[in-house]
Amino acid sequence: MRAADRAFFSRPVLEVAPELLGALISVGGVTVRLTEVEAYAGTRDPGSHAFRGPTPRTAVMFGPAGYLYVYFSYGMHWCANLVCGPDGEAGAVLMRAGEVVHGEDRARERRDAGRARPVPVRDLARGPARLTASLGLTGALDGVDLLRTDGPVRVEVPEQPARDVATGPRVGVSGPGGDGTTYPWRFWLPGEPTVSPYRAAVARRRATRA
DNA sequence: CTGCCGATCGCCT
DNA sequence: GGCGATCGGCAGC
Repeated sequence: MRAADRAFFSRPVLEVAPELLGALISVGGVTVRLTEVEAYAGTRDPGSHAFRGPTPRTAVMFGPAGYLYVYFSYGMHWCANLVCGPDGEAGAVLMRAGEVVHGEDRARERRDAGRARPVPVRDLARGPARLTASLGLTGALDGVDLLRTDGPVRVEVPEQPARDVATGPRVGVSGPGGDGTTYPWRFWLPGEPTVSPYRAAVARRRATRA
């Protein structure tokens, strides 16, 4: 693992997204290892929040890479993206799912709250809103710099990108490209039990590296 | 495992 | 007025 730097995030989002698989995201003593992400390519991508140009909500996406974009979903959940791409691209990678590898107790305080039974360990961060809940990410952290070593969010990426990466349609994206044939920009680690269950796509494997 | 449904709100038409 | 980059509970196989 190595600390991500600005250059890592500043490459085209479709290049960065699969390389974030296996990355470690740490917030407040909880660490999640990413197993599933989705790429959103900015103003040229009908599925992206940035498609219709900047709004107060999406302002962070239009800034430099290496910042956190957090948005409020369905009136009750938070979802978090890592802003990626060269200046002006408004690209972002949605963190869809991961494995809690550190701080399970603290993640459980938030995930088990109000529930009769503990959440199965693999479900702690299995889904974009579950992942933010486990990490304690909310709109309060929208726009934070991911590269400040004294900041609230730390990102470490693998020295070597994952060799085996599956791709498929993005989840919950409809309209042009919604069938995934035009924008098969969901990336996950095949065989990982923490990959999110909703509308699971048929896996199509591809080698990212020889 | 799958499918249906309600919760709840910001942004769109 | 409608629809999400969602989730949890419940029913049914």
